[in-house]
Amino acid sequence: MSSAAPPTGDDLVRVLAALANPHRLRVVAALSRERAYVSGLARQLGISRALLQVHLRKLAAAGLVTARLELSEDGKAMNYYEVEPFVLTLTPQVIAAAAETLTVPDSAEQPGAQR
Amino acid sequence: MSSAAPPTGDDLVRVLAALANPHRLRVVAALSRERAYVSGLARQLGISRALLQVHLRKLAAAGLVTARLELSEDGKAMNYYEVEPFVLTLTPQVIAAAAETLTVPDSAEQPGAQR
DNA sequence: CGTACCTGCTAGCTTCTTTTTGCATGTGCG
DNA sequence: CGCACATGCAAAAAGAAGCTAGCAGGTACG
Repeated sequence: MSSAAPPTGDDLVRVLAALANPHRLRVVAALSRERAYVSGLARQLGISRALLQVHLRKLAAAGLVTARLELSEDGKAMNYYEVEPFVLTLTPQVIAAAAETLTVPDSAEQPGAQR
Repeated sequence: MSSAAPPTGDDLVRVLAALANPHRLRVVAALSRERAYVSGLARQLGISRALLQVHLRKLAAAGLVTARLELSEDGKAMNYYEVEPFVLTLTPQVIAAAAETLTVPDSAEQPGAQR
């Protein structure tokens, strides 16, 4: 999903929510410079591993980063993350299009019922 | 911030957070088609006025919509909202640049003091 | 073996966001 | 005057998100 793909409403919310956070912004920034493994990245950013994992998971769920498990020279398991080269342009029109495809939370509701 | 302005980190977070919500996406979508006043828009979207006000305030705080108070023919005060024609392109590089300018939470808040 | 790395997970607390509910104010009209 | 429509705000309830602390498992090296 490298270039300007038309995002569905739910996708868009997920991506925006994933990026709407200082820590996750810094994670994306760091990974855009160089891929990194979890522990090292946590040190680099000055946050705990557990916290970073949560943020990484959220970014991965939005498709903004991907993980690749590798074995280092000395046999340690290293989980390397890298950014997905996304390009997302936000305009009122793009949002209007995406909003059409928004999923309604649950049953009990259907657009155009009562006026 | 109409066209491709370089957003500061905090601005970016604010804008992304403002858009990362189904209701607010629908609000922007509706306003991009036609400006609307609060009560009417609430009916159109099927949500309460109070709730819509909160969402509108958040969108306005992010600079995505603006309000204009007008008097209708019959003297009622109508608060019309409209979208700001923003264009925001998100890429890892843009985020990396914005992340540089992120404000740190700062444990003790002191107006006027620099760090 | 103990230490130093790497990985992952969850329980529980805190904090922020979202939503509801209720009140207060103003104008025009039958 | 009371009803219908417009505006606003704010406290409190409900829910989601953020963060810490602790546990568990793996490999390598001195």
